[in-house]
Amino acid sequence: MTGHSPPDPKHLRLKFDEYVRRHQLKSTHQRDVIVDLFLKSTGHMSIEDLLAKVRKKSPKVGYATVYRTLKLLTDCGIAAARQFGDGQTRFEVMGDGQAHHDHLICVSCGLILEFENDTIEQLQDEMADRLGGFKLVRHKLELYGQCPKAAGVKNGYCPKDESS
Amino acid sequence: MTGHSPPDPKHLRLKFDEYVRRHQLKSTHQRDVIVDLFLKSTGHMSIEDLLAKVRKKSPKVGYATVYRTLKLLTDCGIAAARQFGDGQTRFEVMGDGQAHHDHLICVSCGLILEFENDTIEQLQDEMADRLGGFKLVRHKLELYGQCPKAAGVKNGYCPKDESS
DNA sequence: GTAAGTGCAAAGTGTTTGCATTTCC
DNA sequence: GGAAATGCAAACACTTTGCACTTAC
Repeated sequence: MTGHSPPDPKHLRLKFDEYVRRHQLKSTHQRDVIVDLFLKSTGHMSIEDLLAKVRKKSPKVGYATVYRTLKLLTDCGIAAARQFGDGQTRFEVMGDGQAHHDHLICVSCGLILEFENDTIEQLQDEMADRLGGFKLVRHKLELYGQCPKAAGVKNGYCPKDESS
Repeated sequence: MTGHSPPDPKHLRLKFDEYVRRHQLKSTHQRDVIVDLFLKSTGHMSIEDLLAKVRKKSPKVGYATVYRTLKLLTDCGIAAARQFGDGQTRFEVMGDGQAHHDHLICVSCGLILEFENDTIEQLQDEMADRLGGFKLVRHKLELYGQCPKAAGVKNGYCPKDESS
């Protein structure tokens, strides 16, 4: 009920290459860097995050190129744009058979977790039907909470502590 | 489990007046018009919607005043800002004892319905706990669907048809 | 009279676009 | 060589802010 298999960067990279070929687009150094860094990431990167990483390898890349490349990735189903209310769009890596999932965001450390819950989805469909026979086409569920440490649990775990 | 009592414009108006008095703000014609039109609305208005209505009564009012007045209303708990992904912030009227609620948005007619579902809320808490002992502080659930008419149901109902 | 509010225009965001120049095939 | 991509700056849409002028108390 929770979690899903992580996307495979190599396979997605091939998918992108094929998309580029099929649409007669060109393979450029900038795109290579952007796509690889994006696929290597844990997802949920903002344009700014990504551009910062990109510029470490290729300093002259501009915002527009990153926006355009993410658009491309979104068009071919490798990336998905998300809004978590902090003003900027974040992009997540979409694995191939990746089912719909929702998000849990820690309000203190900023960590974003993904989850699936079939029971909730089912209740949503029922709810929509009960509200007047509506048929759902999509939904957005975001949980904002505190990780145990932030919530004040003694010796509480904070995922952020590990990454440093 | 669904629906809630509608907010009472008169009472909220008094609440606003009191807020203004307590904070030693001033009562102005512009604010009167904006607040009354907002409270009279069904909520979920964008600044632009509201300004358009306001200008019918008081043509010289500017965007800034509407933004500032909505900020005021938000500060005193009468309005709440919402983002439904169409780029602009919408404000909803918050009745006094108004419980948290979620939204169902019709992707074809734009109607926004509100609902509550305790079972879903409960499952969310469980989910957060299971994901690593997170404590939820808030959440956002938006259902996007089609009203029966849009979904192609014969003689299907579309709430928008009534308002014209 | 003075602090608060208004309207306007300017400045800020995050994002997109137009265009001359560069790059890939 | 020519289409496609890049980088820059300008344009965008929405929102906020600075400031001279007006208004409420």
